[in-house]
Amino acid sequence: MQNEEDEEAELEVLAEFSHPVPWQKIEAQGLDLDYALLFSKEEADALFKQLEEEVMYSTGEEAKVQVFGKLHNIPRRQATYGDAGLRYTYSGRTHLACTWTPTLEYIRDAVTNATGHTFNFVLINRYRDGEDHIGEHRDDEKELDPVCPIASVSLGAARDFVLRHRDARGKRGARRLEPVKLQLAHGSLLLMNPPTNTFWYHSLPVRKKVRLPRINLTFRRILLISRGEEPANVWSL
DNA sequence: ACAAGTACACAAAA
DNA sequence: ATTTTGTGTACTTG
Ligand SMILES: [Mn+2]
Repeated sequence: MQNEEDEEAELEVLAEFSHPVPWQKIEAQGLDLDYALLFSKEEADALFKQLEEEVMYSTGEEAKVQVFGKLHNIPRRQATYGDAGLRYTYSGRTHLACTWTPTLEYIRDAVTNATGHTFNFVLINRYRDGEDHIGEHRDDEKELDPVCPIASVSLGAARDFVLRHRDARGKRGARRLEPVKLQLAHGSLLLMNPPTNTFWYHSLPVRKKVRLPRINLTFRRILLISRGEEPANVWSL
């Protein structure tokens, strides 16, 4: 009886992961996205609840940023998890990854099953409500594997996500390229494939009417730098 | 016509 | 050169 139950549970997992997710392809000049609903509402609800209990976010100085000479609280909460000992530098700060929690490993493996890509790191951003946001930026850190997509899992409140081509920014944008806007649903997965992050900035704008939190997990592959290696960009030193 | 929400250029210093 | 967020102003929507 025990065996039958185990087999049944395994088959359920296999069935879920072996069915190809119905992907939606979003393309523009230099932009390549894939969007899909990875988790059912019920499963996404459970994952959200578990993450709310498990994930520990940065506090104190780690949760502040200096811009234009003024210190601000970062308008969201951040956490970094990944393989033991991994470090990731962004926004001028180096973060040591916490080791994977069971829920994060489960989601990571679900993403791997759906995409065929493996990941050794996840940056978690929690937007408490529609006032929390992130400004336009690219994820173009040098330590990111350039051939691996960034896999963005959304849980909780649906939020708008906006991408703008780098040449369409500024008062006299060099090109007329319309922003690409999409809504990231509860349980969804968005793949940002190369070379998207070279040419397109993305942001999560304020949405005053949103009153519930959203957790975003961006799975990444970080290159392992062997000891004694020279920095890649000697010129900037 | 009003109010609320949204879009976005721009402000300095590292 | 690029990057961070908050703000003023202009615009849109109901
Ligand atoms: Mn990003």
